Amino acid sequence: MTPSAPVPRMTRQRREILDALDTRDFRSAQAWHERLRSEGSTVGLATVYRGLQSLAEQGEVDAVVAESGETLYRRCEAGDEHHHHLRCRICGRAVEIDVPEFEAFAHRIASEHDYGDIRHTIELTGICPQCRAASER
Amino acid sequence: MTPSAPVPRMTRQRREILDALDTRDFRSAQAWHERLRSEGSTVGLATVYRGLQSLAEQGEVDAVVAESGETLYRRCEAGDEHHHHLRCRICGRAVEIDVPEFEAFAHRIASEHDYGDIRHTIELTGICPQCRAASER
DNA sequence: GTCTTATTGCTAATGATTCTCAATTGCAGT
DNA sequence: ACTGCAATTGAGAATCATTAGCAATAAGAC
Ligand SMILES: [Mn+2]
Ligand SMILES: [Mn+2]
Ligand SMILES: [Zn+2]
Ligand SMILES: [Zn+2]
Repeated sequence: MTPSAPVPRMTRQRREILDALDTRDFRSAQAWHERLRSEGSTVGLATVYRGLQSLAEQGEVDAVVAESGETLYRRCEAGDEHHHHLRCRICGRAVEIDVPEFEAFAHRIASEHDYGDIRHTIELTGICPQCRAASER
Repeated sequence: MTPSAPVPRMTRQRREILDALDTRDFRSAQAWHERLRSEGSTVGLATVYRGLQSLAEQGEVDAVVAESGETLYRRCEAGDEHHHHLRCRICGRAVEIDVPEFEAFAHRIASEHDYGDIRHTIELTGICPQCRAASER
């Protein structure tokens, strides 16, 4: 069995990170760090990375890998239900969506090709109305 | 208008890269580079990166961003038709799949939320039968 | 063949994320 | 409240994939 990770302690930094994660936007660890700093926090960058990662493991935050390869995080609004996102490529604003039909489809395709331990990624990206308006002058 | 990219020249390196791309496997630029070197080619790493990228733009090769963030490439077996993949997380072997219902769904969801310039990513990953057998002793 | 300019291959940047490690601090137990 | 100790933190160094810079080559048009 896995050496069971230790119970996370509630530190000032962890609380600050949690508090910062209040918007609907997906942002990079560095962006969250800057936001925290600009609001007076003295939390370190490495700590933000660690915090976001552990929160993601707990399901408290969602993490997606952008096309650039960098990981973006935001607080998860859904509970434990499996879901996906429609995210703005410019500002990160996202809404959660679910694709019920897909889950079944994925497993069917997988077993047809005899692939096991299936996992899937579905991400819709676009430009949100605000950003669209902004770019049109 | 775009300064229209120059017509790609058929160099020895480009031909070698194309020739190497014969398997069904997705591999990183570095992996393709190693393979080329091990087969006697003297092509440089940067050239492999450049070649794969330009081939991807032409639609000759598919590129996917793995969860690790690194980009994987393989020659595209489909024509121009839009498609997705079921890929082995261990060896990269992949089959092309299409998800017809999804394209429509994506646009419906997008317009419901008033997002424009929609783009989507769907990747199924799993462990292929060979790799599964290998890991079970 | 000559000429123009894309391409190549080093090597040195970048940039995001991770690692190291000494200093700090939750917090369980008393 | 006081101790003990493992978990956590923060700065900076280290990784690692990918790019950029640039002088040397080499397609391909004429
Ligand atoms: Mn979510
Ligand atoms: Mn393909
Ligand atoms: Zn936006
Ligand atoms: Zn495999």
